[in-house]
Amino acid sequence: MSPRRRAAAKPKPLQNCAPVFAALGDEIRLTLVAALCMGGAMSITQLTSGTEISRQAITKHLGVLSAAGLVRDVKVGRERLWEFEPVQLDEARRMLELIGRHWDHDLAKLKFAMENNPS
Amino acid sequence: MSPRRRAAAKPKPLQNCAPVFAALGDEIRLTLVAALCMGGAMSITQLTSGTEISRQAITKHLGVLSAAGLVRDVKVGRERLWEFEPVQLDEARRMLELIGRHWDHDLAKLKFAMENNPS
DNA sequence: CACAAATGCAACTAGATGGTTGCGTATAAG
DNA sequence: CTTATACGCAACCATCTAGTTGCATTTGTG
Repeated sequence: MSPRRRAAAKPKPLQNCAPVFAALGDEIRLTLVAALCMGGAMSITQLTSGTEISRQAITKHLGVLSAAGLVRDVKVGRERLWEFEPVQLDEARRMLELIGRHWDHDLAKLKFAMENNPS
Repeated sequence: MSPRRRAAAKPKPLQNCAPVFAALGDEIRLTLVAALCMGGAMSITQLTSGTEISRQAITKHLGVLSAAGLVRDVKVGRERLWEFEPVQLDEARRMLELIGRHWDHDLAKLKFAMENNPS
């Protein structure tokens, strides 16, 4: 099968990364992602220590990040280690680059139109 | 004055761009930003046409984007034109690049440690 | 002036979100 | 075995969010 060779299921990449932005749109979750990036895999209690909120709240935030595909977890003994998963964040970064690039292009078009049609 | 020459007021850039991500974390708002980037300045009714929701809902979404510094508005006659404001989005993109870069660095360290200390 | 178009403002509702507390369960350690 | 640690699950609550409807206000047009 496989009637189309590529880009068969990506008509609107905006839909894909809106949940990723929503997951990043919280200061605590952004701090968690940054901590996992720089500190490697960490357990829930490690991530909770240093914050002002409870362990269960951190667990919920990790669940949101996991649902967005930004983190993964592995069970090690009685602990549950969480680690960063860069794929979705890369996708989101590319989306922002794409938007910025389109804006530059439109600005160039606008400048050209104004210079060649000043009336 | 100015005891440090640079980076005096940016101890935690995470706090700055979390609201930007929150504003981008909605499919409709992401579509609005993309439309304003590629279509230039547009009025509320222009942005409303083609969607399934009401004009007031679009107005609220534009208010959220404006509060995050992602769009600006100018009054022209009886219309209110909205245009893209790239500063905050660039900041958010740089934040994602920073996080990804730190992750790469950590992964490199991990790889180095595993190769040189396999036990 | 009369009218239509574009927008603003306020009240209201259903559902999502972020947080808590309490208790139960699995696993490592003494 | 007993205990402490790390975590899961569920109920509960306050607030925010996204959307609606209804009506008032500004502005261009005939």
